[in-house]
Amino acid sequence: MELSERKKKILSAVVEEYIISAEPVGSKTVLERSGLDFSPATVRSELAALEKAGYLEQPHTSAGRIPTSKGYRLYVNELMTKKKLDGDEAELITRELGSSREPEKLMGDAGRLATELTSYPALTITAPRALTVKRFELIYLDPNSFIIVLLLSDNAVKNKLVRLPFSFDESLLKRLSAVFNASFTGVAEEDMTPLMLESAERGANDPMGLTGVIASFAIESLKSARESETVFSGGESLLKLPEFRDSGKAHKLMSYFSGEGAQKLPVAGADGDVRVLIGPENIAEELKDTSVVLASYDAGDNTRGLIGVVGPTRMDYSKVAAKLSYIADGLSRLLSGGMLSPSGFGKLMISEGDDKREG
Amino acid sequence: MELSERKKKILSAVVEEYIISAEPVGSKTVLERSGLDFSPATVRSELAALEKAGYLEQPHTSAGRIPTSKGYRLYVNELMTKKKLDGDEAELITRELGSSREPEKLMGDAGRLATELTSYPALTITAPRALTVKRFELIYLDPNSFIIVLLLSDNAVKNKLVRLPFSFDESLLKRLSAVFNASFTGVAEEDMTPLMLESAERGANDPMGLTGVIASFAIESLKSARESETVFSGGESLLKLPEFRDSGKAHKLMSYFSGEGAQKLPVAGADGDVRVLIGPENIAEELKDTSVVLASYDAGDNTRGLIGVVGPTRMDYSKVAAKLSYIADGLSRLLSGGMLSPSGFGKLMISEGDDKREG
DNA sequence: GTTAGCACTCTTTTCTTTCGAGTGCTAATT
DNA sequence: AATTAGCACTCGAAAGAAAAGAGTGCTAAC
Repeated sequence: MELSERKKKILSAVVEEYIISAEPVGSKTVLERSGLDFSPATVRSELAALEKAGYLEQPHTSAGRIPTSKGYRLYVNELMTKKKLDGDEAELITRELGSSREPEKLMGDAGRLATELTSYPALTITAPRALTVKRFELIYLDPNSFIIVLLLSDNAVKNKLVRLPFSFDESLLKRLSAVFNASFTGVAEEDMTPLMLESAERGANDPMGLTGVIASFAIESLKSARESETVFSGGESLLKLPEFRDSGKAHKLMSYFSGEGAQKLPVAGADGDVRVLIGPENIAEELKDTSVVLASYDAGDNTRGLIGVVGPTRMDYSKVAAKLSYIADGLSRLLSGGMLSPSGFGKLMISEGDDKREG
Repeated sequence: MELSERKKKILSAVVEEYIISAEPVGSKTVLERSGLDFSPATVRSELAALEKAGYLEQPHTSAGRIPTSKGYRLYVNELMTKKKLDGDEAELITRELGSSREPEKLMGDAGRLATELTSYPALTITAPRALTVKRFELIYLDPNSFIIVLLLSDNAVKNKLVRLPFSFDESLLKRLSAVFNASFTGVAEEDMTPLMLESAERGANDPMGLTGVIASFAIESLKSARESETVFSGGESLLKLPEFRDSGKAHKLMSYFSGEGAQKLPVAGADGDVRVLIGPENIAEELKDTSVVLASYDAGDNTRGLIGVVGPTRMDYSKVAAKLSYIADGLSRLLSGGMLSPSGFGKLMISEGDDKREG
């Protein structure tokens, strides 16, 4: 059943007012906010109708109305005017993301940025990937140590310094590196162990068992890429919100997301678009009066990750969605080839040596 | 003025009881806990004396006593019996630290471990280090890309994949790597820029300006090692404590440590020993009814870092100190050469670098 | 030096009362 | 038929009053 135009206006007014005030909204307030020109009594009968239809509820008989999750859902899907990001913020996002220098910390930094902009805790989920090693390189340092460098299929580089209690010479490393590049490249993690054993069996001219060391490192690297990793940050921002005044709730929520809870969020979803999970639509009991707004980004290599924020159902979905969407776009650009900011390498080769900008 | 034996026992009883209950302690409770065989009236006069001497205070006239920070200080320095870590926990610490595979994440993992064991938020501060590059290695991938691998003086390995919009050949990389290993090793970060400019001026046979790319990466790596980094985690565990029931306090504390506050802690200190900062001894206003217990660890290369927890002044200092001290020892062993855990190929591993990914 | 006894203080808890925001209904108005 | 004014009613929140309780400090006796 389609709601009348007036009901929609009233519902919007209730939602928007409640988002700001966190207090039940009464008929008078609706009139002020909506600009409609009727009497409170009229609005009251409309409110009663909206309540019967399941969009609003009353905490108790003599209070105003608050939106139900059905109400929020309608608001988010149809009523809300999508806000545009203002230029300052867009610029801030671009700048901050671009200045995150270490890829390991990029997701964490993006999360902190999301917290800063929305005042809600942020959550990032990196997509698991089945990678392979594209190239093995062994760097000889001295008779007891060498560095393993792996170039993975997503162009990440992993390395490890190995020091041994016995000595070897450079030619052994050369030989091994040839073997690895010939037989272990493009091999999936689960096929690597048998391959390694087989190779050891053949007695591949490796008296000290370096094959095992190198293969183990490769396996470990591929394995950790295969696990999706979540980062939760900014939990303290919840404490400012009235619905988390009683610290028990905040604690539950933070523990949930600091722990394994984040893994349970539905990772699949409309590519590129922002998804909003409202209250009971969420999976976990801990989240029943909490909403999650998630934006997905392209992590390159045909995988997608998620970045989102967690907050009370009463969230400014419109603003939050705009911000997250912009951050996710930035991440996509950074991770899937293009460069976000001119301070990265793309320009570096032209205006090279500009270390001032990077400081 | 030295306190009588009986006064010391009473003070200990008050502190220990208050640590558990978080409620002002009265004369009757002191008797129960201390096992002393006097009447409440006797204890009362002793309590009054301890209050006059500044070790205790009364929240209001008809309440029990709580320790002042002077009281805690005396307790921590002289009265407290140092607890030993029980075997299970020692083993847990050893195992957990040993299984932290990525060095970048070691400090964060150690912090989370501290939180888990103490139920207080943890704080790690890595010592800033003035490093140099020990070895440059350039790995040729294809005509447009190569990997820079740096071995730093603390044996950390850094790398970055560089992709260029024009092509070059392997011999150029060989030449450059020889130049860098000859002139840029052992050079401090601040001397590197002039050196690089000078080298560019000499026109060191580098038509595409790769020198700048490589040197910039080295500078950036050295610079980030020079900054001390802090990680704060486990803030949510504060919320269980009665003194942080009102969420404003918890919020202040968390914000302080999540932000720049941690930097202000006194990093210098008795090597290897555990330091306890009690309430007003702390620097910041935010910390005035908070204590910080800090253990320092040997980060190798003649630098020391800190790991600690933050909690209410009413903390079980003895247990907390034992745990932190053990964790710090573990970190020292891991970071300064020796290996903590014999698991897998761990024994062979000295240091493992992070991966850099080109955007 | 120690203790029993007791009046006193101040917080905490509980119960009442008051206040007010907001409702739902009915009857009048347009 | 939709809108509105009017009004009694509900129920939480705030304010006030009373009672309970924990613990003290003091005094006088042991």
